[in-house]
Amino acid sequence: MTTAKRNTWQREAVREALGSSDGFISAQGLYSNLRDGGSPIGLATVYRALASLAVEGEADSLQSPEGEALYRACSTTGHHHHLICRNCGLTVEIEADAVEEWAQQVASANGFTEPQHVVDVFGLCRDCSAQARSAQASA
Amino acid sequence: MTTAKRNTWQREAVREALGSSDGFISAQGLYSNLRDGGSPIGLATVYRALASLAVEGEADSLQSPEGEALYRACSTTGHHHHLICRNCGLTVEIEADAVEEWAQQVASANGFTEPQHVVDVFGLCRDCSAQARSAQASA
DNA sequence: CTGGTTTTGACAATCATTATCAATAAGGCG
DNA sequence: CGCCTTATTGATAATGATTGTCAAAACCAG
Repeated sequence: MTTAKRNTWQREAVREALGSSDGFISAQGLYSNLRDGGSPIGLATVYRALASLAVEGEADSLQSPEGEALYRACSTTGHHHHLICRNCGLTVEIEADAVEEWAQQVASANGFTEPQHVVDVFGLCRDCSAQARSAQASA
Repeated sequence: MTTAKRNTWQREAVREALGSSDGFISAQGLYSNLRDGGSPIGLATVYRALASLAVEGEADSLQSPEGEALYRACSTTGHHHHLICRNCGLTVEIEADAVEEWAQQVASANGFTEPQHVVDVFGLCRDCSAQARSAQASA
């Protein structure tokens, strides 16, 4: 009963597809991508692979404001955060050491353990900001 | 055509139920609470009222790690963050001025506008930490 | 009260995700 | 090399939250 994790091309395919996508992507989106690429992979398998990668620490997962789970390849064992354009999906990795400490501090000050802080900033990137402004001007 | 927002007992009921619940609560949970309290309110109406309150700034909304939308009565003007026990739901409001500034700073440094930072810390409160420890010890 | 409009509410539709379960394929062992 | 055990896959059903639909009811003004 030694965990016995088998090596399948499907898992590799998901890992690779995740790695070659730029920002965060939903499981559904990744599934579509894989299908486009010719892999006859199953949807359920994509979900399982993503969950597995997330547990193993090879992928980052977060909830979009719309309630979808988004995933991203995350090579670093380190813990970092993101600045995500809520219009075009552009993602920038940001440093958050100060916030890290703050979260730890606040958590333990209240007796909490295992703080999993959700520190992601959604906004509009420069281009989308401009678009939004002109759209509003004409409205 | 002045917005014409009507005053219905249903909206009040949702507002009140939200106010009297301790921490964050899901729309479904709030619906159950209201039904228990005797209000024959409809589920769709609860969703609409919550969305409306969130837009008006009277309610805070966030995504739980499980992907549900959680709501909470929130003082209209202030913007604050939360420390939430992911086991028992205990919620503590936390000050985050430093993080506020940091988010603004990071966002504008990257050309982003309208930063909606998601800064919530999920953890295990003291009681649940103890429980988890003993559970693991016996496992 | 009456009219015009908004809002409600029951239910269907949608969407993402998870469970089911037989068939497949991986990996070890003889 | 081929077999056997068992993890894994994948099509589909099930689930669960949320949103859309639309006729009926409620609200406000005149």
